[in-house]
Amino acid sequence: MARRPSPCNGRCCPRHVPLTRAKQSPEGQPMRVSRYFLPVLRENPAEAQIVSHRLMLRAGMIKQQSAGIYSWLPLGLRVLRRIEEIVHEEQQRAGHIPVLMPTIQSADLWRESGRYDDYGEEMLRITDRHKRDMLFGPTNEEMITDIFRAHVNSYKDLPLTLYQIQWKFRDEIRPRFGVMRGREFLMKDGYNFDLTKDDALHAYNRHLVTYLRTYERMGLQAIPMRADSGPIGGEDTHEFLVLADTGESEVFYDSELTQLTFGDREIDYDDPAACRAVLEEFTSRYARTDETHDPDEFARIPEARRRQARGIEVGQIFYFGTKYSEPMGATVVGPDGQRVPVHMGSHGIGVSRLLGAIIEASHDERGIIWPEGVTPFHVGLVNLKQGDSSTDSACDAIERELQARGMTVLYDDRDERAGAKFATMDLIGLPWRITVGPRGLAANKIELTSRRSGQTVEMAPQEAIAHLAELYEPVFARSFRG
RNA sequence: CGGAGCGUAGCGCAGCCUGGUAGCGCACCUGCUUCGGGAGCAGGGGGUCGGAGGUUCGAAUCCUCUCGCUCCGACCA
Repeated sequence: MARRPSPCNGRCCPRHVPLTRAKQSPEGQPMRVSRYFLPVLRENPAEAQIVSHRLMLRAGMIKQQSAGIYSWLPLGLRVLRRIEEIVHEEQQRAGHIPVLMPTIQSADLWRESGRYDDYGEEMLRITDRHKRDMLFGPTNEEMITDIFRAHVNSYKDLPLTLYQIQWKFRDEIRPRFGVMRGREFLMKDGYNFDLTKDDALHAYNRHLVTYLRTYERMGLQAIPMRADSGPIGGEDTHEFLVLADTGESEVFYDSELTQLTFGDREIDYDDPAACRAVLEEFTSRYARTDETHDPDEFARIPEARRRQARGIEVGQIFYFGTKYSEPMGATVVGPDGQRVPVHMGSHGIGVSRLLGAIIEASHDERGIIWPEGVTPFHVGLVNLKQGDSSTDSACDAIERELQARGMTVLYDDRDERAGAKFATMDLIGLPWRITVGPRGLAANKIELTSRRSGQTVEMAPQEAIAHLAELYEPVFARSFRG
């Protein structure tokens, strides 16, 4: 994480030591509710119809600025960043390389691919002061192809997969459901460039594996389903659907699929057979959205395993061959000296939408329940008697020790009643809460409460800290932060 | 884009039909009491009634236009 440079570069004066001393990421800094910006709402905003939208507004995560356009408030931003982090890690683990392309693109690129006219009203078109046609990118196939053709000429530079996490704009006719169907949304979009169709299909399969890992780390079960290619075009495509009653897509699947998990198994991303095996494992059973549903084939599944449900689309992978490389001249010279268009695919994860999807999949009547992998803070700390010297100093010490073990803590140090603090913690959904009161503390006991189960266990502070450290160990182990 | 509806204090709403000093709850501020699941009492601050035009002695209220937002449908990460 970038460290803010002090004006003197930390060399001249001791006062700057505390700044440069921050070895941990900014997330590791003490965060106290009294000093934070957490504008929670007690009542449901009228405009929010579905639970994730309501909870995001109530928990002070987002503020709507316009139809389908949101500001991200601190708590929401933290989760968004966590999700981005996981996406980055899983992409890079597979050897995919991050780039960042602009949100505003020139119309000329899109004229080359023919999509400037094809894309329609959903593309936000802008004219600059010189009357040049520009657009706010709804996706980036053209631009990445332009980058590729400018710099890559030989098959020896392949395979190559570039990706970014960047804001997109699609001028939806009817934005709704908060961040689930916004007009401006954060998306990871990746593009693979390969010499042959086989190589490109390996990239496709490899992405499927990275996506399975990515969603699982976020506490989601996302089922790959055969899908329609839509305006991206292409021959092969799967969508990843999270099952939720509020999903926009109707889905049909074999219930055996929900038993599958990728887990922590090791995989060699450069091994086509290994990736192919995962694809087969996860896509051989029937799973379709309404777009591609085939009732006859569905009927062949034993009746007890047939499921019809609703799902939220959280990602999609495409293989589209030379659809863009050909018209745009993205070619490489092959081993035989011939110049050939590269085989491409693109792969998207709806990063901002995932917040909605996770909440839809994980909440109760009191609020959000964050999976450990994406929680904005690892632990919530509630001081039941603010101002009492014993509880205050116990909380300070617990906060410090949790942080020393790499956990982020949101310490509710407000001078509020217990009920208000509990209600806030439940609403914002931190998976674990430590409660410190004078009564328990007299016996060297604090409480550790699971947001998900609601179960509370009394124990010594040290015990709770060790327990939490152990609990988060696998979460940390999956990330690069080490 | 077709259909339905809503814009009144930061949030949730009443008032509009039948025109006459802009209200309630939460939140916020002060004080006292309270203190393990969104406390009580007392006091206080805050509103261009989305905007423009019109009717009228007088408009949050009636009329016209306009902007914004939400919901249902057809499209999509």
